Amino acid sequence: MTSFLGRYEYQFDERGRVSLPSAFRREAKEDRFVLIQWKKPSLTLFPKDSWTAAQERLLAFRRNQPESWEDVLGIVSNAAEVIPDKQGRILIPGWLQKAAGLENSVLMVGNIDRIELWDPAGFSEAMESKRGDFEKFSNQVFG
Amino acid sequence: MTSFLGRYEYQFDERGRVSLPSAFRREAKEDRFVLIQWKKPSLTLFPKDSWTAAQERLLAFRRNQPESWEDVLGIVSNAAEVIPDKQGRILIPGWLQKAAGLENSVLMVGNIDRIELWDPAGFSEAMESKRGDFEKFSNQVFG
DNA sequence: CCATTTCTACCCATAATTACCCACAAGGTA
DNA sequence: TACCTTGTGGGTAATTATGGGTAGAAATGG
Repeated sequence: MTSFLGRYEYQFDERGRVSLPSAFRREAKEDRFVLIQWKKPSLTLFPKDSWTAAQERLLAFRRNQPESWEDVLGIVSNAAEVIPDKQGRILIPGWLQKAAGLENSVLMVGNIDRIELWDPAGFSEAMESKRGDFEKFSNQVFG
Repeated sequence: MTSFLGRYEYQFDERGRVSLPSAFRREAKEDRFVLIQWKKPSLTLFPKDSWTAAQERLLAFRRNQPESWEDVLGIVSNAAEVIPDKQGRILIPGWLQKAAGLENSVLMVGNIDRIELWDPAGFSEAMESKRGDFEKFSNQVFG
């Protein structure tokens, strides 16, 4: 089972390329990913196979809730299939760079079955402000 | 499984040709498509095989709801089979250009199993005005 | 039925973008 | 030290978007 763990801050050059951490490349079986923004401001990088499962759920959602057609389109139209080059770098489309507020450097954060891409400052901010009271429940998980 | 993702804004010349994004051409197994307008103002480009499935449903609909005969006819008569040329461009019939308000440039938007063609301004407008409350449900899809 | 025009698909050309390739430096390991 | 992995930079070849010439197909009109 895949488990992306840890955080890595990398540069991304003026051509729009960022290295995918080698630990993450090893963890993913395939070298095909899908990059979307469904939870602002971060981007989410799914390995292709888990994207496929999400896509099934998206299709079902679109079919059963026609009023959310535009919402689904909004997400999908901002997505991109992404394949690392021979050096292990991915190319982030311009529209997603802007949507995520990425400049100069990207924080690649492992989140178990997916990878999240953050602007470094935005990430620490989110960690400070959005933390809940997990400690009440943590024993159910780790105890 | 096909998944058309992302957005690409291309010119279309005075002959009525637009490039199909190479990412979309790769994604479609076949190079035969059907272009219809069923949801104004956009046009929808179906790969031939998923059009076939839609066509079955259309036939069943026409049989079971004779009063919608003209609706079906209206859609089908405005449709066109479309095959990219050797440069990967498709030709949009004049009546569909007009129906979709296309001039100068076309936004080709991936929508999973199909491609939508929009006037760029019309698309951003639709995205701003028609957004629902998907964020309440997005966790069911991507979480 | 032939002549003329319109349309369409192929070809070539070019500029921009992208991906491949080599290079190098920093760090880790034997 | 020698060797390997990994992140980063940039040259170069391949791909891609776009424009337009041209020949053949299709439509139109005598």
